[in-house]
Amino acid sequence: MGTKERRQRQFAEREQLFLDAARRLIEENGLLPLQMTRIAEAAEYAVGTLYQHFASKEDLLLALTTEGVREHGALFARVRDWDAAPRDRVMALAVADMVFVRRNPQYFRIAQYVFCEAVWGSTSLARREALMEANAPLTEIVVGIIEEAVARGDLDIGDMAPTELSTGLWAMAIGTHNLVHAEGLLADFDVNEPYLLMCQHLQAQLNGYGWEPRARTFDKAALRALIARIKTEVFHDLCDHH
Amino acid sequence: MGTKERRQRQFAEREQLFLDAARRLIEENGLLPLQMTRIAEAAEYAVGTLYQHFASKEDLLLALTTEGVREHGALFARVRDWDAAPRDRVMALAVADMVFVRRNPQYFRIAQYVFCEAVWGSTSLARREALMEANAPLTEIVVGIIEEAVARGDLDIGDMAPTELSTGLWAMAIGTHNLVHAEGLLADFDVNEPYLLMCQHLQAQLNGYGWEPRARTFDKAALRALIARIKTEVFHDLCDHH
DNA sequence: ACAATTCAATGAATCCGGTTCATAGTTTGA
DNA sequence: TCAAACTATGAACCGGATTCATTGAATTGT
Repeated sequence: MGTKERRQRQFAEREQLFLDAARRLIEENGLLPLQMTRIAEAAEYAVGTLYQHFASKEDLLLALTTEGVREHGALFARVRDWDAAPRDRVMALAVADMVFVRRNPQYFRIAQYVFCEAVWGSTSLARREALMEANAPLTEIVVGIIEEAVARGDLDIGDMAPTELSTGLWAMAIGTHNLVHAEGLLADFDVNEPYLLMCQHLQAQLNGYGWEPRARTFDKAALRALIARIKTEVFHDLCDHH
Repeated sequence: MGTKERRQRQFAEREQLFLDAARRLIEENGLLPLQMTRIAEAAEYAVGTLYQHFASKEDLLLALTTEGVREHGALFARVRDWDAAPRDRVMALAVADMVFVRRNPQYFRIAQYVFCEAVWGSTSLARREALMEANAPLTEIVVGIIEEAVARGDLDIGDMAPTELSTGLWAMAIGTHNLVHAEGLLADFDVNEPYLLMCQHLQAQLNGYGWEPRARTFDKAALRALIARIKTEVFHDLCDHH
């Protein structure tokens, strides 16, 4: 009898219900006024039930982050499977970031919070491991593209390891998200298309690594064209057509 | 009679006392177990007195961040006044970051926490403004170096604004700090000198912008030499001699 | 010098929200 | 049908941030 299995399935479904409720509440009111009681209410369960799924509020937020990472990973997987030059695929990763941020406007706020020592420190091991696991494929995809570029001679990284090079790309991406989301800080700079700007910086960076074929630095038109191409070829179904 | 002035001075001194106590507690035990009561205890005052200075715990952490920004700014100011090529001065900013991080190992953790929406949203306007004010000079210094490079013909940024270019540098720096401090995430990559790596990425990035004189990408030895030179010429008194 | 008045420090009490757990209820298996 | 095993519930608990009525010290005016 599949009684156990049904239970497990129902349990998993309810967990999803909680996560969706939490996400919706955050979408509506932000992270600040998020309360466990409210999440339970919104999902029409008692607080105690909520706590059968998540050891703490931090744990729940971590789970939410992990879901985000998985979705992010799904976008990256499209890029991995896209048939194009490695360099264009790196740019496609950046576009994946843009698409992801648009679809999950709150994600980076939550993630930033979760990765704070103060918060990370009060999450459960199991959830942390789940996050790591969800994250591994992303790393692999980035490193895979770098290795392919090296293999086909587009890129010579000397004695640097592919993982080391990848940290430069991660840093640029994460740094941009941080600037964009750091309340107020970017205000001075008066940047209206931060992610286009990020792509320009990324192009420059890739040129700097000597990654062939070179892009003309600061050529916005060409960059826009490339982004448009990536959007149609890789993320057609996920982009508004404006 | 300077009775009012004395009061103000004493008030300011006590505020410093609180901040120092808080910093010490964080240094010792991390952000997680930080409690207002403990800070008050450590400074040998009552909690209520602490609350005459800081509207909330978040406010106190923001104040701590602001102090950090000021110290960071002092390091940047040395670079501004250093007589060297703009490109080397940009590298010196990165070294300033390294020196700063070494002297304030907890700073980025606190800052990361403070800039989270959930935390930022519960700080007082006055403190937020103080932070912005402390931050302004840093931006100016970076932009100033970029403008000088453009003026002397080392760098051609087309129709991009100097502030826009600066976001690329900020992103790389902030992103690196994030990676380094994000509990566990960098573990996989097995990077033992993350900030040297950051400098390599920065060199590549500057090359990518076409910033003269070019550096040989991936030339670690040359990079180490440059960093050593910057340390002696600019940060002599702040570096261990190992 | 003394009293009145202003101002600051205090810490016990309050409040808030995350977390627990004894209870009530439901499902399972014999 | 009934006992055993499991699950949901939400009122009570608890830790820690924040408040505020009280106390005491400094300042001012006479």
